[in-house]
Amino acid sequence: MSEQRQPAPMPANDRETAATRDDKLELRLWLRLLTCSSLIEQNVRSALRERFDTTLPRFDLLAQLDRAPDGLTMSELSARMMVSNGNITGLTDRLVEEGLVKRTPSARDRRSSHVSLTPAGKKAFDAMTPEHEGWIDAMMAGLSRQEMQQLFQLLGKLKQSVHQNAVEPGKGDKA
Amino acid sequence: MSEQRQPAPMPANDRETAATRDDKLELRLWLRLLTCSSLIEQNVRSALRERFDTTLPRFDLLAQLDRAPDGLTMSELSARMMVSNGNITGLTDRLVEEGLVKRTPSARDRRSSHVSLTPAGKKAFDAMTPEHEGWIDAMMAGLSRQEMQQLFQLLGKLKQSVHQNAVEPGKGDKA
DNA sequence: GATAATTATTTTAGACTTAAAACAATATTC
DNA sequence: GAATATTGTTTTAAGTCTAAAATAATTATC
Repeated sequence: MSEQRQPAPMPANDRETAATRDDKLELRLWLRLLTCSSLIEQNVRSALRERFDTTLPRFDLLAQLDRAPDGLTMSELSARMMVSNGNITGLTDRLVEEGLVKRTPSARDRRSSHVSLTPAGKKAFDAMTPEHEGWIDAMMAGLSRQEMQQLFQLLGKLKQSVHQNAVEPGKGDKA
Repeated sequence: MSEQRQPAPMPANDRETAATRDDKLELRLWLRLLTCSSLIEQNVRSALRERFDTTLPRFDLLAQLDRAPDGLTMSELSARMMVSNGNITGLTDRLVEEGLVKRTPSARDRRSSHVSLTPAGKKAFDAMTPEHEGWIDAMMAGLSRQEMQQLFQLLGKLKQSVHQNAVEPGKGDKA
């Protein structure tokens, strides 16, 4: 067992490829999941830049608003996009500058405001949507319908498992 | 029929939950994948901070080096971690400051240097590894061995599909 | 061996991101 | 209704990240 070193003949050589020897299945699964997610994310990111000169977080925020015709509060945006609320503040500021979203002060709570698409924002988002969908479809084209459903279902289970078993910082106080 | 507003009875209310109506399977799959990935990532991130006062990118870089005893070049790190090379420069700088990694100028190529763990870096990483593994294991505890294998295999197929069908910016020049 | 092309890394400018603190308004409790 | 706690948002400081330009060294070509 002293010789026979392979000089990396694989096409990718990513995070995941480096592991896979004595690592546990759980870890390899996580690395592969992260690899897939990063791959897709980077593709969408660069396509958004090339085609529409915008960014993924901005697109993502527009997408959330498009699904919520009445608008969303900053906190709701934060929860759905799974980023900090401070982050949403900055993102929203930039999109307001671009004229794609607007803030409407809440009638019943003077602390909060509803963010919603402007007509220009709606128009911009509608222009991006079909292409975006096309990119996603293309990247998944190698999977059959059944495989997609199976993957969807297994990821649902994983999501549930993470919610149940995550360490939950600041909550795991063992008395 | 005027009141009766539900104050968000669902546990999550994330990016994915917002979709799921008339959206295509491909898109829903991508959103769920991203949700899973973000969930795990954020848990690992905050656990790393709480337990070891470090960050995920730093841990990730250390992990890459730990798997490569001879060290890696900046470019190799960039490829494996799937981030830009400029990013690696900054990350490495910080880890060098912390004394966890070192740069060794390459003998045969004066442009490049090999980055490797210092003894302190190795020690620090070894201290983190078992806990890190524990977090991952815990988050996946809801899946059976067989489900993990199935998920692993399907994600492999997805990865391949993305590589084959991604838009590949700057490469999709149709002649 | 000079020129050109490529490769490895760093620098730059700007955007994104977080955690934590600060602020402001609402809700709760006494 | 005053004190306290909670909630919604912004600010701050620092880190992460990208794309693109700049450097610098190597390789290819003539």
